[in-house]
Amino acid sequence: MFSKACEYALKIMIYLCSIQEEDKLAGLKDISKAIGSPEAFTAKILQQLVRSELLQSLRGPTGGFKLVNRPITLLEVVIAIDGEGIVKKCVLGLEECSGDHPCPAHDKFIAIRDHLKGVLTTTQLSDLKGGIIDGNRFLKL
Amino acid sequence: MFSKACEYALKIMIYLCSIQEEDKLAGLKDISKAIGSPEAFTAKILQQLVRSELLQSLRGPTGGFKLVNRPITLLEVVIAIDGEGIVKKCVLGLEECSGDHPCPAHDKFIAIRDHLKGVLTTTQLSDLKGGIIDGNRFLKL
DNA sequence: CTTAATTCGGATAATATTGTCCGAAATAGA
DNA sequence: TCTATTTCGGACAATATTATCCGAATTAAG
Repeated sequence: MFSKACEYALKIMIYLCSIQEEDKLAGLKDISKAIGSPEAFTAKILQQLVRSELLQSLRGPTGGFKLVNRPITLLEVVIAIDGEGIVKKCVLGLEECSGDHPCPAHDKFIAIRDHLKGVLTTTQLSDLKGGIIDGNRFLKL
Repeated sequence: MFSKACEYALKIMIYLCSIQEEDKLAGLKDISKAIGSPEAFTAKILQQLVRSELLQSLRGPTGGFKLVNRPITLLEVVIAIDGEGIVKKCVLGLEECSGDHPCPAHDKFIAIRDHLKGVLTTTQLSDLKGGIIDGNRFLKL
């Protein structure tokens, strides 16, 4: 469904949201340990999220990453890493699959895609942090 | 969503269903032309579909491929090529993401996955052939 | 100012996916 | 039997994704 990079990105964002405090930064080591991801690869993804302006970063000792100060939806994270393909591209891979040039599966999958798109746009990171804080939802294993 | 190979596989199967006649075989060239896929790669996918017992093949001149003689669902095709990942694996990539060890997005995506699984299991190839025959649904471009 | 800790950026490696090539095996028809 | 056509199977190549490495830039603190 999502790329590995995107899975990590979602975990990163949910994790950072769950530990969010005023001006508190989390470092690469903490993050990759918390979500069980390879450190160097995680660093790359963190950079992408900073460039996409979903994260702020600070260098040097006491440096690290934190969420930008506004609500963030799952869709924003997914698009930042995987692009708009998951909510735009034809499931059968047709270049142009639309109302007047549809693939055979068009209608069936429009419904699924709308469902997915709905969940991704209406779910914010803050909607998911509770389970992490309470310890009954997990980001690794 | 699906791999490129799986997209081709679905097109192959829908195409073969749409031209289905008693004991009529379609050759590799016809198939790859009809769905706009690279010939050599398409041959590999056809082999997989034969091994998965979704297609029958015959060699030699007048040889080719045809559907096995029973209803086939989209899910069977997807699983033959991509495996069960799309309907089994956690969207965040957790090894074990279940009722007692759920990821933060578990519930939201269970619903989407059930929706997808429902469409894939209830839709048969024969349900999609009509549009191809009528010429108002397309398999390429 | 120096040091240590951290993110940043580029190069590189490892693996998976997609795609190609070619000879072998099978088979219908002359 | 011989030939042409086709699928089969393996090796190989190209590309994308995942992952690692390392030096440079930044910055807090002594």
